[in-house]
Amino acid sequence: MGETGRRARPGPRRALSEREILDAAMRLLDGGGAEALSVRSVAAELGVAPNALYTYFASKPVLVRALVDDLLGQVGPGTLTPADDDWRGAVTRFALALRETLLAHPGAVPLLLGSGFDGPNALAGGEALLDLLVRAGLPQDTASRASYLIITYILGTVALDAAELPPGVPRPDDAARTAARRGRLAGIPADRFPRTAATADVVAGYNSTEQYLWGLTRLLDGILTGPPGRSTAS
Amino acid sequence: MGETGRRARPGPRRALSEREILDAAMRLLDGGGAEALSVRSVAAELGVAPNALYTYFASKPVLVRALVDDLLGQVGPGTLTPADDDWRGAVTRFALALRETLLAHPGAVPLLLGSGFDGPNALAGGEALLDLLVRAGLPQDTASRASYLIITYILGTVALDAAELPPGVPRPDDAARTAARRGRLAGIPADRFPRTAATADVVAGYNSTEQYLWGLTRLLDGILTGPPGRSTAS
DNA sequence: TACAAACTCTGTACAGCGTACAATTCTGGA
DNA sequence: TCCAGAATTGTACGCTGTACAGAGTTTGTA
Repeated sequence: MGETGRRARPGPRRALSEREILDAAMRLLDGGGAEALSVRSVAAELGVAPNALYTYFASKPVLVRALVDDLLGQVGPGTLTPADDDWRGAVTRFALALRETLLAHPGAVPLLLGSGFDGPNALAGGEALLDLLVRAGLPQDTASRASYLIITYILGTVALDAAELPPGVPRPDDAARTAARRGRLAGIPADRFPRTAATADVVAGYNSTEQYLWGLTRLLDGILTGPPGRSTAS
Repeated sequence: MGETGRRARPGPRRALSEREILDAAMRLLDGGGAEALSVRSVAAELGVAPNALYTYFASKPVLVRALVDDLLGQVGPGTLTPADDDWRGAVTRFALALRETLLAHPGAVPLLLGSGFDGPNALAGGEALLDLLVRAGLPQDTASRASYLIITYILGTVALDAAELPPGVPRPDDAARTAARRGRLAGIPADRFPRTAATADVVAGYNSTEQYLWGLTRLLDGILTGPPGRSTAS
């Protein structure tokens, strides 16, 4: 009955699975942020001794990497393979989906940035994005650079956004976020930061989906502006 | 002799200063990355009991915030106030200076992203960038959005870059970085990631200054492309 | 059917972490 | 001179990741 295909070795049956551990870890992460995720808390959540987890993951960093990559794998799989030729729409859908997935688990974002963006699912996402840009007609090298530019923008935005989301509570919607930020911005001294104070209404919306799309649009415009036949600019 | 202006209260003289503590902390950060920075290690570095530091900083997170903002304050102060009207050049200089400062202390980058981008020096930097864009002729709201877009790009790039820099050793130059990455990329399966494999030469240079400037150029192009008279695009 | 090898899990332990608390020492102002 | 207040230390608590030894369970093989 080798369910996984490779169960032909001695030893008692496993009481857990990687899946259960990752789910428990994500639950803790969502409930209390990155610092609520400890080997001991995960073990307690699963009713097991702390060191039992070392059967499944060699160390905490390894667990965290798996957790982060697992999360990246949850980005809608079909988001990047559109049938039509609306590549800007496809990139936009991908950017929205990736941001949404990450912001649904803000505690995972610092872990992602600390663990690196490698891992199979990260690679697969990069490949899919790159493939889309090439199929859109961009020269291969330009597409490669552009895909990194886009990833960079998404992760930078999400990082700044997640950094100010308190753990344990559901993310408020854009209007509430902006209103709260607007209130806080009322406290900044207009004599020392006149420009910032003058545009406080815009600054308050930095974390909104609308600003996110504004930036993405500028980005894609800029990518199209570049000399299409060359791989380097200026 | 009120040196700091506010020394008119009883108690023994302080054996340390915020400056010394921040310097020691940065030394440890540079030597061993974020996990080498502990209250106890900083105290040991200064030859003092761990809890002595609590006279100067209320908690470790407070210390880290101060450290990060102090680092941001080290970005060349004049970088953003050019006399000429070459605003793209000024933004580029700023982007290069900020990246250089952060990558000189890669261990600080995860701390920055975990602590948020507020703090006086972060605010001042944002104000200066915003001011530059407004003086460049961008409408106020567009300038505000653009400044966030630029910051987002810089921090995203730096985050991905710093995540793969090992702590304790000086950062190799671009050529060495790219060569090392190129070698590692040779190991990725071309059948599962054909596009990535095909552009491995470009991918290897993702962390280079050249790619950084390519992306920044696209970004600024895109900002200029947008409808200049309106504050929202779509 | 017995056994040895392989495997999973637990109990215990260690070094390190952030920091709270009480005691000690030092200082300037009244 | 004395006291109020500030700086520092020693001690301690609960937490962390994880190494190690042992016990229990399962398997293929003899």
